[in-house]
Amino acid sequence: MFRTQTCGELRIADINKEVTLAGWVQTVRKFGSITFVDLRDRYGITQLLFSEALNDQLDASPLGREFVLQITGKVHERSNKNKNIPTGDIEILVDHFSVLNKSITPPFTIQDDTDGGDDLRMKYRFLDLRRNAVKKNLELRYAVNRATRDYLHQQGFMDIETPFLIKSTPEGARDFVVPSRMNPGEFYALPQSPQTFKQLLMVSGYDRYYQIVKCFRDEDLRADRQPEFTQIDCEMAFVKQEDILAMFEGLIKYIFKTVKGIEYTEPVARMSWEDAMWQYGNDKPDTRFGMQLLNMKAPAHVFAQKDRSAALVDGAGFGVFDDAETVLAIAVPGCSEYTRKQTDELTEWVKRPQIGMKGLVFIKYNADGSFKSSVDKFYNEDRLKAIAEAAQAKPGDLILILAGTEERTRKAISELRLEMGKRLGMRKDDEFKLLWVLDFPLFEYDEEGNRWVARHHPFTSPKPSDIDTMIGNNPVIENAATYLSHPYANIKANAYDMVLNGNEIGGGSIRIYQKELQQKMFEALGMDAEEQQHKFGFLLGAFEYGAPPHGGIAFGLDRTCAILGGSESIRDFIAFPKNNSGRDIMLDAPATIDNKQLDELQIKIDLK
RNA sequence: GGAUCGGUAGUUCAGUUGGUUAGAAUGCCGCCCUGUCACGGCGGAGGUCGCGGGUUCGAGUCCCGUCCGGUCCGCCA
Repeated sequence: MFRTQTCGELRIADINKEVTLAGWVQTVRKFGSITFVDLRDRYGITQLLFSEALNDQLDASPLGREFVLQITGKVHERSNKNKNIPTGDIEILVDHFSVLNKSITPPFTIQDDTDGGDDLRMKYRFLDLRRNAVKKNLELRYAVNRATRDYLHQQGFMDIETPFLIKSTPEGARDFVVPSRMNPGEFYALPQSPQTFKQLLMVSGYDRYYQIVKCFRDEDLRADRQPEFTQIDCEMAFVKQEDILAMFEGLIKYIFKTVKGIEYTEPVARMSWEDAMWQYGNDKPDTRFGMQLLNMKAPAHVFAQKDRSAALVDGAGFGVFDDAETVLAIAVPGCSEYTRKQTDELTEWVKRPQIGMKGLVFIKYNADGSFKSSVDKFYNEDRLKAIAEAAQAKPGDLILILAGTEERTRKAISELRLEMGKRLGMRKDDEFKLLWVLDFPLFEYDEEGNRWVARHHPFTSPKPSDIDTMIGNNPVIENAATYLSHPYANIKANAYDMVLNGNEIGGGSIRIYQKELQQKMFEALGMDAEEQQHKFGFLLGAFEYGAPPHGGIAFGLDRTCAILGGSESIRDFIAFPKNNSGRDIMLDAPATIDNKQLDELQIKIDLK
């Protein structure tokens, strides 16, 4: 054995024990004839004392940072204790040491507050992983992993692996493809998710399946997106939506309890997609804070059942509002004292290309009950007051109003709401608010192809009450301008998303399990019978052999961990992540391959 | 595909209106130090200012191109 204990476990009760430790040199602090060395391993840090007075053979001066050291010595009570670390009461009086391996000077400091930038830390990821801050994140991920397996095992779920080398289906995201040497000119695809396999497992009778599994999507990346990412993938047979919600509400609460020690006792709130869009302008609202939207104007077609307050702004001769398709407001608490500089800055913020608004209207509802706005010319105090009341503003609040086309304005006010919530400290890392978003539209309109696309995926079942509408109508859109009046525009999906603090952490649906309905769905998405057979013949075939009603859900493990860890970045929770261009800068992948490999695959490169 | 910000010492960054020998902190090396734990003190080394071209008497600084990285939009559940 290289060691008798780890660097994290010795305490005052171990005094006088002879121990052997092995680990990495964190720091060396020299004081003439005595030298302190902090020895680090995965479990902690233990201080070593090299004393030349006791043993003149002990010259610690050749030791440098990140040397791998093995030492033997006696546990000794410190005269000056360090309350900041668990082993701070003791140190090891070193009798003998040997350098197991040397290290060159690392390119950045291996400390909680490292001096290394992201790029460098990724290039030397094996060093970054030595840092406590990163290690804690991987430990959290492992805890989530274990809690998930515990819970699902207890609930009778069975972990079944599914293949990575599968067939490309151009629906949805772009596939990563893998050439087949034995089948020249043909390609496998890596799965975007095990969707069809888990449905086939339901047909096979494995009525509770799960897998913690890698998924691959060849799309452009963001800070919080990786080309390969991990899902907690689940499917159940003989269930309705309510059963799935209950089961996986249970999972997330179990994770909260075991990983974070948080008892999330109240039921997870629920909101329809329409309400989420209406009240928050967002299908994954952050419900840690209020600041809901006041809908003064909005087009009638999408939100048919909702009340508008157009009278508040119309007819005052203010062209920006009168001509706008949509006018939306939020009441920002306690900000009526904003200076001209601050409101100008907010105006610039909404005019950035990413937000793309032309301007921002504000109304200050002063603490004394008076009003001051950037549209005083058009609206008298009574009208401003009416707007403020409708927005549920209180004296001292600042009302911000955006106007423009529906989609852009709703998106912009949602971003503005999140930004103001962030600035006012209403989005705390250690507060967790879960939400089910339900009743999504089944279809979205694709302008480019003038056709329907599946909002979730093509296997999602419509609400039972909408099945007749779907079967009984021709999906073809005759007139692009009036697609919203097509019966398919209002079909709702039996789909659900779980939202945590404004992030979609999971989503799923009750699936189609009848061949005819699945064919109708494919037809609606523009696939003729031949194409259906070519791409999904196996699934349609399986549905002819007694497919049970079923449904499922998949959670994004990387992002769930990041949120639980209070971090913005999922990369911090992945041992070996890729950068924004999909590169592994440690391996320098992707890379070219040998001509011999290309020849075997019978592939010629023709770079444009 | 597009927008935008950045690239200067091992690292993180500063560098004014274009003007002498490009700075700081940290890390690294040497010497001193018996109680540190962000040790301290003294001294030292360390630079293709991403790359290529241009403007200029003179470019880290201005212009054009290019490469790399960050963030965002499109895209993607």
